[in-house]
Amino acid sequence: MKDLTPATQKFILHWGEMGTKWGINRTVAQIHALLFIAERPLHAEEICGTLGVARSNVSNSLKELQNWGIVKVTHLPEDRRDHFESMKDVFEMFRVIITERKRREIDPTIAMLRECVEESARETGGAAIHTRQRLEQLQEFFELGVDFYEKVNRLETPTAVRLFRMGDKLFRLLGLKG
Amino acid sequence: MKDLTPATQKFILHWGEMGTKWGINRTVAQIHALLFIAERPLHAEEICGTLGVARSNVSNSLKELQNWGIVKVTHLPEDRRDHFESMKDVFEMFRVIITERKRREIDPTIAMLRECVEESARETGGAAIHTRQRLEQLQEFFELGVDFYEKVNRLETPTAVRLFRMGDKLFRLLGLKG
DNA sequence: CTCTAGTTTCTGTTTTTACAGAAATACAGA
DNA sequence: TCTGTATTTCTGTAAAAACAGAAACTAGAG
Repeated sequence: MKDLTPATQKFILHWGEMGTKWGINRTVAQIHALLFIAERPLHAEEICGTLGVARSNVSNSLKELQNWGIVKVTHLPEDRRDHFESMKDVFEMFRVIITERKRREIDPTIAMLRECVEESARETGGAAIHTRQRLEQLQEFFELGVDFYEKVNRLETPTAVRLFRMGDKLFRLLGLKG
Repeated sequence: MKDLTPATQKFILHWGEMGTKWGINRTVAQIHALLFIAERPLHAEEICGTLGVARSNVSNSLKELQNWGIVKVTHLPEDRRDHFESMKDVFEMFRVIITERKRREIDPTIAMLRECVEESARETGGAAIHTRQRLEQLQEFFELGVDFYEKVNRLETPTAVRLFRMGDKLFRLLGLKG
């Protein structure tokens, strides 16, 4: 890892590890960390050099990050090369990531649960009833999560932040002591 | 996969895939799915037979699930064998999972960010200042998340559910139209 | 103390994933 | 059209993870 301060290095390595624990490829996460920290858009060759990974690996990882929607290509005047830039607003960035994971993983899971519930409703016997109930509870939980997500997602960032910061007021609204 | 209805099979397979996308071993997730659906505690041998995986694999996966805190051992009268049972309350179960992921991954990340911020505060130059600011934003975001988690976590399940269900009232509280 | 059923740990194999380097492709400017 | 630069795709290899089966260990029952 060339030309990076110790703090930056530590951050990039940790972010890579975090990635793996959440099902994100280590290199993808490291490149994301680098672009997030970078003061200006970087081109692929710089990323190779800095992180010491192969050009092809960088290319594929950048494409992956673009699919996630958190990295964009830009072009600088006088330079033909693609330059890459990460979203910088942390809240917006996670909003995008969560939206994407919902689309890829949660929505299909809810669809699957719905199908399984239907299927087990057609099946006979006590076991099938029991199965259906369990699956329905799971479905209900995911749908609750999605509903909440959608509500929060409609808010402007500063409003959403206020919501998450809100302490006692929230609890009073719920008619409870915290 | 023996002795399972088509719906149950579909669920277990999907849950296994979901697992891998979130950094959970496929077999671990499948066993969890099976225990979640099961009407009664199962012993290791039954799990082997049903899912068709090796005894050792089941043993390790069960230990993993116990470490997560979502599967418990029970003993039946007249039977020396350990029997395993998943938590059944979905909301509680995810509460446990989230708590554990926070402990394992989020807390260390916040600690790392704190260290990096300190470190880059000691470093000199414009780049270090820029780095520190980015890391501080990230840290702030994670701390916001943790605060919110802790607040919600203090609530009884039904109250928390009410919070997530709450629609317009919430927005009015925030002084906004949804 | 010994036997037996149960469980965990260890070791080697298989499978999957990540990765580097080469080859192929695209593309702007001369 | 040709040429040099940038990018992507392809292919084989290396590393990591998952896994099965055997061996080792544990603990009741007799």
